[in-house]
Amino acid sequence: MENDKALFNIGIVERETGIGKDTLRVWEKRYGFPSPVRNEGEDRLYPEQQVVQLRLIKRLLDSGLRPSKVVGLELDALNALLAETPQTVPGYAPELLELLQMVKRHQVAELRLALNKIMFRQGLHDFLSKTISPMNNLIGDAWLRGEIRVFEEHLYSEQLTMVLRNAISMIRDANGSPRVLLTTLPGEEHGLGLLMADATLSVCGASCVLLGVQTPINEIVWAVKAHKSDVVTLSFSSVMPVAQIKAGLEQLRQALPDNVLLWAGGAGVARMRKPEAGIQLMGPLADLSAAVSAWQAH
Amino acid sequence: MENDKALFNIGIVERETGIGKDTLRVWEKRYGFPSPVRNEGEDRLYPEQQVVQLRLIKRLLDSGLRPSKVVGLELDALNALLAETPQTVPGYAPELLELLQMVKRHQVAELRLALNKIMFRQGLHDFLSKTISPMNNLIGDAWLRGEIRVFEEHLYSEQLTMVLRNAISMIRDANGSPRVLLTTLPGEEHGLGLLMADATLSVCGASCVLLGVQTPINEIVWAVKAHKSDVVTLSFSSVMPVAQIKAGLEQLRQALPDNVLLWAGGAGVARMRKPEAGIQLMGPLADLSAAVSAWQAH
DNA sequence: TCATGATTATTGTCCTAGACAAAAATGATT
DNA sequence: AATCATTTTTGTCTAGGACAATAATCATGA
Repeated sequence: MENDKALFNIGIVERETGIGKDTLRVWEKRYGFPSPVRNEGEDRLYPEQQVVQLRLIKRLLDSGLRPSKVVGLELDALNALLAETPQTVPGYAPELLELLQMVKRHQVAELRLALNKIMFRQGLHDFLSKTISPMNNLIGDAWLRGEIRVFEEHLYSEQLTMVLRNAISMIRDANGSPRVLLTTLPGEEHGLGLLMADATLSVCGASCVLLGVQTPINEIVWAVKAHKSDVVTLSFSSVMPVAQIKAGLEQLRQALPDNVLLWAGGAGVARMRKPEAGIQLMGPLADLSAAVSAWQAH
Repeated sequence: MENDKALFNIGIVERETGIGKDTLRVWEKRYGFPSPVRNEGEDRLYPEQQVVQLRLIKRLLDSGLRPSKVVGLELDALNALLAETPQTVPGYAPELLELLQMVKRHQVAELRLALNKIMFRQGLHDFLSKTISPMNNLIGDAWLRGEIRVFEEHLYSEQLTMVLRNAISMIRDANGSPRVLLTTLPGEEHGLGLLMADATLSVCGASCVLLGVQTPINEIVWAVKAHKSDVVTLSFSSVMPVAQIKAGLEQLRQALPDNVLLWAGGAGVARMRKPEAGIQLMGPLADLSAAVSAWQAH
C-alpha cells in the first residue's frame, strides 16, 4: 500500500529520462541498476523512485562524471554528489529566490509582473544573462531535488514565454543584420532557449526568424535558402545526448553552404569538449552578442 | 557518383522520421523496406532517398493508412496516394489563399501583419473560428500534399503564435470566471490549439491558466488543486491516436474531483464517436464559448 | 614537470531473432 | 445497421552478443 506508486515501462522511462532503452538494459546487466520489476510478459516496469534516481544520474553524467561511479548509488549519495557539482552555484540572489517562492505559491500574475519589472529595470540583455539564466538553473535544481513539481515548472516556463514573446514582438527588425534563423533539431523540444537567443540577437540588431522546435535538417537547409539567412542558431537543452548533438551539428554543417554560419548554444553544448570545424559553440548568452558584433564589423 | 549522397545510421533515421529503431528493423524483415546498405560492422546505413520515402510513409500512416498498404511503395505511388488523401472542402476563401501565398513566399512580416489586420477587423472570436480554423485546415492539407514544406508550416505556426500570445496577454483576467486550466496530455506536443482555446475562453470572460504541453495526469490534478480551477481544457491534434485520447481522458476524469469540468477539443476529438461520461467534447471553437456562457449562467 | 603517444578499460549503440499484446480488419449474428 | 467474436496486423519489448568511440591510465621523451 505504501509503495504502489506508478510503474513505467522502458519506453516511457527513455522519454522521461533521456536515457536510451539499450543503455537502460545494459546498465541493469553491468551495474545491477536500475532493477525494475517485471509484469506477466517479462516486460520491465520501473518504479517511480528509480526514475527519480535515473534523472539525478543523468544530470551527474551530463556534468562529467562516469557511469561506473554513479549508476549504482542511492538517493542520498546522488544528492551529496550533486551538491558538490561545480555547476550548482549556491549563491542565488535573493531576488531569484523570491521568484522561486512565487512559483511555489502559484502566483501566476504576480510572477509575470515581477519578471516584466526586472526586465525593464535591468534591460533585456542583463535580464536574460543575469536573471533568467541563473533562474533557469535554480528552477532546474529545484525540480531535480523534488522541491517543485512538473506543473510548477511548466507554469514558470509559460510566464517567461509570455514575457519574452511580448518583448521580441516589439523589437523585431526585418531589415537588421545578420539575418538569423533560429530552431532546434528533431528530438529537442524545448523552445525557451530559442526565445532567449532570439531576444538577445534581436536586441543586438539582428533580423531573426524563429522556426519553432524540431525542424528536420534538410528543412533547415530549405529555410536558409528561402530567407537568405547568414546564420543558423540552434539551441540544445541539457536532456539532449552529446552524441546526438554532435551528429546533428556535423550533418547540418555539411548540408549548409559554407558561407552560412552555424551557432550552437544552450546547456547541451556547454558540456561539449572540442568545437567542431565550422561550428561556433556559444556558452553564455553574451557569446551571442559578441558574435553578432563580430559579424556586423565584418 | 550521382547517388552517393549521405548515408544515415538507424539512430539518425529514427530522429529524422519519427519511426522507432525497432519498427524500422521489423519493417525491413516484413515488407522488405527500407533496404539499407551495410558498413563493415554490419550496421544499417540508409540512403537519403529511402529516408525521404520513409517521411512520406509516416505522413500517410498519420493520415490513417495502414503500413501493409504503403510501406513497400515507390515514390510515385506514395505521391499518388498522398494526392488522393481525404481533402477537405476546396472552397477556401480567397483571403485564406492569399495567406497561404504569403507562407509559400516566406513573407514573414507581411503574414503577421495580415493576421493582425484580419483579427482587428473580424474581432478575436470570428478571427479564430472563421479565419484561423479553416486556415489551419488549409495549411494541413497543403502540407499533406507536399505543396508546402515542414519549415513553411513551422513559419506559419510561429507567426500565429506571436499574434495570439500578444492578444491573450492583453485580455488576461485573473478574476474572471470560470477558472480554466489549459494543457495537453503527454504525447501531444502541439500547443497551437491551446492558444486558440485560451484566446476564445479569455475573450468570453474566463480566467485562464496556460500550462504548456505534455503535462502528466497527476500533475494536472495538482495544478487544479493549486489554482482551484473550475474547468480543465485539453487539446488534441489529429496525430494523436484516438485510443490514447480516450484512455487519457478517462484516467484524468477519474483522478479529478467530480465538480471539476473536463473539456476536450481539437482535431483529435473530432473523430471520436460517443462522448465519455463526465467529459464534454468540443467540436468547433464556438462550443467553447457556449460552454463558458452556460457555466456563467450557473 | 609537463606534454605527447600508446595501451587498456569503459560505455553507448547497434546487431539478430523471437515473443506478445493492443489495435484494426474481418466475419458472424442479432 | 449495430454489436460481438475471431483473425490479422503491427509496434514494442525481450535476451545476449559484438563492436567502435571515448575516456582513463601508463609509458615515454622533451
